[in-house]
Amino acid sequence: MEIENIIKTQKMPDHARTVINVIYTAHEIENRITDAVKPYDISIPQFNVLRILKGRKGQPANLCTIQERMIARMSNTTRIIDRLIDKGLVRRKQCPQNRRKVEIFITPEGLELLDRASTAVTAVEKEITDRLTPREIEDLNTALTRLRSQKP
Amino acid sequence: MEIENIIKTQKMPDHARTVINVIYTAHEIENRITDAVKPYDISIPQFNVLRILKGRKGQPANLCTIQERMIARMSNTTRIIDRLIDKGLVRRKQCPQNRRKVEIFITPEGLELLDRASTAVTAVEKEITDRLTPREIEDLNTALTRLRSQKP
DNA sequence: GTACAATTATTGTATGTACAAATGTATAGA
DNA sequence: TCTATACATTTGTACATACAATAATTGTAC
Repeated sequence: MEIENIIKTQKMPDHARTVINVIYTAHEIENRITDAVKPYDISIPQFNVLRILKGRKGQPANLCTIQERMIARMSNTTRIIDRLIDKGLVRRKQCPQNRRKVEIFITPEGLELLDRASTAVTAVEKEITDRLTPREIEDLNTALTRLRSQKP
Repeated sequence: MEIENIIKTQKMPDHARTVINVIYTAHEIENRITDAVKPYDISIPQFNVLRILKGRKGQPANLCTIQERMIARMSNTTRIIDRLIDKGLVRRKQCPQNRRKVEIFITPEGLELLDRASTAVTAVEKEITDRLTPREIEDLNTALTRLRSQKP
């Protein structure tokens, strides 16, 4: 459905319509992913942290390492980790080389839950992107990257 | 910059890359808009509520009317309105025909602030969308609308 | 007309986000 | 060594979001 009909507004100029379309679509997709991970009792940021930790393949990660890999810049990684610790999905340890840092590890339970949740998320991603041809997908990614590019 | 480089991950399959690209780009744009309205001491949802009320051209709006026009479905319009009332940008009145409902009005101060904030937001929207040609804008909007379309 | 269901808004609780301040640790320079 | 500065994380506060529960009012079936 056209974005104007969804938010019940009149025809908008291109700049407004496009920006609102990107934002609205992203929220819709996030809602779908939230639903997909809900059975595993985690939120999207918690899921992303687990995914980042898995990507480290056994190596621990500091808070700042996690932060710079997050999809949505979060202003408080500490509290996201707190909740993962409460659930036993992650462990925290002071870094011995540099005691300002903390090392975050994913636990076997965390890895196991992540695998199951990832399957659900991938299914959502595929269902959404399968609505476009590979060529359209490519053009969409290019356009989004251009939208983000620095002002000349 | 490519999305993989931004979140420092390896090459991702198309479905993941595209979904993350949409979400990441939307967050970036929202951050820009947040900055644009910050001088006026309002948040994006507050700005959206004001814009919806202005669109009613003097007619009041109920909470549910506002809710169905919001870009990001909000689970609590009541508290957004509370903050606008605190700032004197909006007034609340019980609807006489149906006392379950409340009527929300924008005040002259609200209209005035909205006009100034809108100018800043429009500037951001234009700066972002000017990076694409009209044809690319059109294709982007089409692609986003298709991403949201119901499963066949 | 009363009982029950539906509608509309508010409130409560948990989580997430933005930003600023505080804490603890490390490092560089006098 | 002492001190200033930078770094890494934590804590506090305000606001937003998700979801469930509640309250008040209205609509409907009998």
